[in-house]
Amino acid sequence: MELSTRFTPAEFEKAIYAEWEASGGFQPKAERHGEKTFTIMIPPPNVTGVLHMGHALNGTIQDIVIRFRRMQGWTALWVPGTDHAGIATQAVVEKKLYAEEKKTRNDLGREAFLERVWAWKEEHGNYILEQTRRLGCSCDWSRTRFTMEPMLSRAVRESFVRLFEKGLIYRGPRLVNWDCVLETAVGDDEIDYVERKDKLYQLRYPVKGKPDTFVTVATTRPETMLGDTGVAVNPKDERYAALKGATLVLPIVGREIPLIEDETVELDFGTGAVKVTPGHDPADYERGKRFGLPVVNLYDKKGVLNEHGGPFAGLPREKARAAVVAKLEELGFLGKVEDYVHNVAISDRSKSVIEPLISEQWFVRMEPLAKPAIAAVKDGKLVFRPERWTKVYLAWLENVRDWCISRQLWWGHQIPVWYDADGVPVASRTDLAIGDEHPKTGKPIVRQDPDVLDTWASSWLWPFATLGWPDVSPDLQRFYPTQFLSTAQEIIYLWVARMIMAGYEFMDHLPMDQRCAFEVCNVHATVLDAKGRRMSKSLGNGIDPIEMIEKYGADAVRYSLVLLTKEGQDVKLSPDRFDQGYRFANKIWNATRFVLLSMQGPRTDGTSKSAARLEDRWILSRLAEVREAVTAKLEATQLNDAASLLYQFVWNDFCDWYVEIVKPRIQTPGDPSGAAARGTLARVMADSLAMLHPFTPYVTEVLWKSLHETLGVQAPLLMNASWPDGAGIARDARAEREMGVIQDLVKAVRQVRNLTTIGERKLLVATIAARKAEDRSVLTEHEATVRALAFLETYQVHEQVARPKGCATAVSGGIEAFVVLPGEVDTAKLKDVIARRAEKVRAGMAQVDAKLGNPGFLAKADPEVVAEERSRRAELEVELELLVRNVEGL
RNA sequence: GGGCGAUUAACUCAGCGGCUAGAGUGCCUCCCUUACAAGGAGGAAGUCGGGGGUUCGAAUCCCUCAUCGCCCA
Repeated sequence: MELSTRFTPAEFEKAIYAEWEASGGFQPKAERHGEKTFTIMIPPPNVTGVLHMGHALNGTIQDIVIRFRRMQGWTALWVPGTDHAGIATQAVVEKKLYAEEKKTRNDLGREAFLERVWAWKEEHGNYILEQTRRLGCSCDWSRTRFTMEPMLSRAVRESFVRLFEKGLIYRGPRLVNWDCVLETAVGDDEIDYVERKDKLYQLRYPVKGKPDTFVTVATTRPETMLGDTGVAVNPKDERYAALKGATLVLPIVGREIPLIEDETVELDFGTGAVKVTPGHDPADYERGKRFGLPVVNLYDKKGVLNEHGGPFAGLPREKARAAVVAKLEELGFLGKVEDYVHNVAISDRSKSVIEPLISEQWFVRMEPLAKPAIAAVKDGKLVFRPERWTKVYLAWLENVRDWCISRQLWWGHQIPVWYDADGVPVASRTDLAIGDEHPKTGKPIVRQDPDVLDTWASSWLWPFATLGWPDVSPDLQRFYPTQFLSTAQEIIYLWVARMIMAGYEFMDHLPMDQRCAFEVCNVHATVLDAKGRRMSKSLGNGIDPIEMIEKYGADAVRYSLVLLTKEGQDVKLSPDRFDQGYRFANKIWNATRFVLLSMQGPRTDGTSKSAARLEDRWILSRLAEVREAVTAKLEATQLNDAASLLYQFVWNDFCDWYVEIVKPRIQTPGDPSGAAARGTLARVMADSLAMLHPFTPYVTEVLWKSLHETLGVQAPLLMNASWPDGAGIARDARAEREMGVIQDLVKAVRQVRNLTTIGERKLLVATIAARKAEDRSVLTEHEATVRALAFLETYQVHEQVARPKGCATAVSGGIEAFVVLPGEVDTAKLKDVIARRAEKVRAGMAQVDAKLGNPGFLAKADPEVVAEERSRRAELEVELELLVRNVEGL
């Protein structure tokens, strides 16, 4: 295949993806026993979702890990899917229904409405998975799951019934965040806090039996006074010392309420007295519980005042405030009214103000479930990366609160509880019908609980429900427990901890110590915008990964993200940061082009044994080193380090040095070392492409194919190829040292050319003085290489030589190269740079001297370190001497 | 309010006890040399946030202050 001169991702990404899928490489077979498995479960995104940078980063991380393991020969499975996102999805469909038909879900009825939701899901629900493909993710699409599909619904039902029968599920009152528009409780994660300018109202409550005595409280929600059942002050508050044990009379309502003493009341906030409204404020609910205050519920499900609203009953909450304030003012109970800025809780979905409201909900008792999840971390069955997240996980589990699992929605798993006429509940694995016999009481069933379960109550089963549980299916046996889970920090509690609990609770076909849902939980970086703010819809500061993929290619997006994010360290991103990945992809592209164009002629097998020249041994040694390091980094999921190592190797070692050195050998017909050069080029390129494949799968796949076509070798898709095993290549310390000498000298000569007005390629004559015998033999032995790289016509090597006149000097370590200057050139800059360098070396020497002159250092430091410092001192001394004498000479 | 993280070159970040503190971008100089000008060669640029301490030795460990940010309540 002809390659264009530039990396053009749009031309091949789709075709490559299709080839991968067709190859079946994404789909491991459960029957292949006897091999190690590596399983990753994708954190199921919301079906209504679109891919954002956090997904792109996390998808990249998971894909790198799974591709690496697949190449290493593991049976690698990555299960994709989505969750049904109860409230989000229902809200989307309700909004659409209203916009298009001016109907509410109640106009349609439950069944018809759910048909609409399913229709919407079928049409739009796969969007984010399609986007995930474009990123190049190698998920097993044949195993794509959805939390509402029958298989997973069955798992949800089974888990509920089991917990119900164990007595871990109960029904009880609870103050929930109520959305009066959607008429449902919403989770904490479904609320936004918005700063608002409001009023702070002071209300004066008369003290019973003490005419003209009042206690003044302040509130931003005066209408809730109708539900007050107490007023609290701090026991240390002198202002209220005289009123201990007093009873207050609630204005308008006339209810008598106690003045309670509570240490948690802040002394310096407002008047020091706070109204207590247990029915409508979370803090007051807790306070009310501690002091046994009654709970008054003021609102119905739509936020309209009920009978407890007294004269205001029937008024919607938005109007109640003004009415109550007016009445209080009329009666003389209104104090100061001030402007006040505070945070108001807004429902993410309906944008209406959240109303804390008491309602009957279903709960799971978490304490017994938390115990094994805590032990998992302590026993090392579960490891967090970075490790610090362990603390966050444990802190939540150790203070875990019961989980409210009911939602007053239609879209979701309806709670599998049925009641008889007496209201006796029963949970059932199979649907019961109205009129069926109640399994416990024998009376007829009259209704099913209308609520649905929290979406997390299905996603916490994700690691095994996706594999067929409650059946102990071949997939479940083969792929559970999983090895790696990568996710965002904010769902460590909501999801990660609950999955671990679920694994221990439900995987009872396995011994306890084999139930932990995954071995490693990788908490990835948070992607921030260029200013360091979280990317969010409301700020509109997100960067669309698909847009970036279209502009730079998926490989560039992936590689850039990995280069930018050190494990778990938040990353500030702007669109131009994807340049780096693009440039690198372009570099690999062109490096491969060069290799392809160089393959005419004989070729060795590219091993260290068949190496012909120093540079061959050197690059293969570097390859061996990098292969070992990259493998180790990937095994430790230190992706950023692995990507950086490959970047440096490919760009600096291979392209900048090896390729340049080897050009004459390839381009000179009949060069006896040409075969080794070609063999080495092919070998290094192939291994590099293979190691880069997990990071940049598309471009490496394309290049791999071209390379093998050109080599006339049958090769599998790179995706299904083996991870380089390092066969036939060896570390070679001598080659690395010798190349180092050559590189340093060449760089020094280039510096001279650049700092004077000598042209870059003008052939020069040089005299070289090298103090060390081994350096001299390198420079003699590899004269051709040095001459080619440094564009020297000829040179002679001596141990020491008097400074010739009319020369510029390059100094590198203990080596001087005297370059004969062609006529008049300006050596001022060169002199400057050498002088500056001399200063640096002098400073370095001062540091070394300080150490060596310190008795403590000599006595206490590692003898190896002392020896190193001594030899360094000797080398610096020589270099300084050369630098100084050449500054003077210029 | 609780927890966590960050502070290193103009910008974005590596380095986390011992080489003259690195990379990418940007900047300056030179070069369209048949893999790549989205490239190559070279250069300039840093009292490693402030202050204390531990240590023979601190960008790196500890304490403290400051600033910014994230998560949770």
